[in-house]
Amino acid sequence: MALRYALLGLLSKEPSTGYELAQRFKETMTHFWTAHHTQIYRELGKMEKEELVSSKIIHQEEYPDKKIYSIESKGYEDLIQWLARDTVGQPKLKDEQLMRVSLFHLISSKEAITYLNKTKKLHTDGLAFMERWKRLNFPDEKVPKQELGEYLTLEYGMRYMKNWIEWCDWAIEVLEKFDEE
Amino acid sequence: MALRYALLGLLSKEPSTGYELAQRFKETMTHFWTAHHTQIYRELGKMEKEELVSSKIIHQEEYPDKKIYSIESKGYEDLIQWLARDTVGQPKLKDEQLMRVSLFHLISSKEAITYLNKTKKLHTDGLAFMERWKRLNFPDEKVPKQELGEYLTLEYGMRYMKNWIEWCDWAIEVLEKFDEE
DNA sequence: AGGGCCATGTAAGTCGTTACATGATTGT
DNA sequence: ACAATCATGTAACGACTTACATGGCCCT
Repeated sequence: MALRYALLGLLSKEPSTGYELAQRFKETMTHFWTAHHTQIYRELGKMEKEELVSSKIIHQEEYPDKKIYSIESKGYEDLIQWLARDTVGQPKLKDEQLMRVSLFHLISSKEAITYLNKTKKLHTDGLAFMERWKRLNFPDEKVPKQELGEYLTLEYGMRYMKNWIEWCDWAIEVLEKFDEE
Repeated sequence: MALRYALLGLLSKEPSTGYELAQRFKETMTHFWTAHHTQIYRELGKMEKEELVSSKIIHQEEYPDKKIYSIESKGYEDLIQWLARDTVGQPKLKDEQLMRVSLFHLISSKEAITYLNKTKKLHTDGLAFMERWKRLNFPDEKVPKQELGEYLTLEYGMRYMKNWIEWCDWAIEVLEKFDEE
C-alpha cells in the first residue's frame, strides 16, 4: 500500500501524468523507495476505479496524448488516515549487496575486497547525485513547508550513503588484516 | 532469487530444518533481509525439486516430525556462481517509515515529532538487540572465517541503526526550529 | 486458562520485475 | 545511423504477505 500513498502524496502537491510521476518518483524518492513505471500505471488505474483520483486526457499534436491525474477528496482523506494510523513496525531491510557480504566465508579475501570496492563506487555515485540535487533544490537551506519531507528524507539518503561508504572502508581493513594472519 | 541464496548460504554451514532456518534467518540476517516462514518452506520445496538440496525426515516421539535439509553439490555450485556473477546494481531502498516522513507537509510538526520519536525507539531497540548478539557471539572480536560474513553484516546493522537514530535527532531539531518561525 | 514454543504447510491475494509493443521527434 | 525523450500500457511471472490449519507440551 505504500506505493499508493507515495503517489497520492505527490499528487497532493500537483496533478501529474503517470510519466511525470515516475520521474518525480525517481528524483525525490530514490532515497527510500523505488517503483517501475508499469507499477505506477497499474496503481493509478486501480485508484481511479476506487475514485481516489480522477483523470483528464489532453490532446497533443506533436506528441502522444497524455492523461493528467488529480487527487480527489476521497484520496486525500485516505492519505491522511494512513498517516495517522500508527502502524509503525520494526524496520525491515532488504539489501542484496549485504546478502553477498554475508556469504564471504565462501570466497577469498581478495575477491571480497574487489566486491566491496564495486559497491562502494555505487554508493559514492549515489551520494554525488543526491548532493547535486540538494544544491539545486535547497541552495540556501531554506525549506518551504511543502518541501519539508523531501528535505528531511534527502538528508537521510545522504547520511545513509556516507554510512555505507565508511562501513566499506572499515570492512576492507578487516579483510586485509584477516589475510595477513 | 536472493532468498534462495540466503538459504543455501545457511545450509552451507550446517544442515537444518525449515523451522531452524527461519530462526537462524531472524538472528543472523535481520540486519539486511527478512523472510516469513511460509516463504522459506516454499523455497526449500522448490529447491528440492531442482536437486539443489535434499531432505531427510526425522521421527520424534514427543514433538512433531521434522525434515532436515542439506545442501547438495549442485546447490553449492549455483551459490558460488551467483556470488561470482557481479550483477551489483544501484542500491535500492524501501523504507516505509521514510515514506511517511516524506509526507510531513500534510501534518503538524507536533505530530511529526511524535512519529519520529516512535521510530527512534524502534531503531534503538534494534540496536540493543544487535549489541547483545555481538556480545554473545563475538565477545573478544575474534572471528573465525565461517563467521566472517556475519561479523561484517552485524557491524553494518549496528551502524545503520546508529545512523537512523542520529538522523532522527537531527530531524526533530529541524522540526522544532521550523515551528518557532 | 492463555500464551509461547515446537513444526509443517496450503491458499489467496498483493506487490514487484521483465519483456514486449507503438511511434514520432530531437540530439550526437 | 543510433540512442534518448515523450507517453502509455499489457502480459506473464516471480516475490512477498496474510490468513488459516493442526496439535501437543510447558510455563505462569
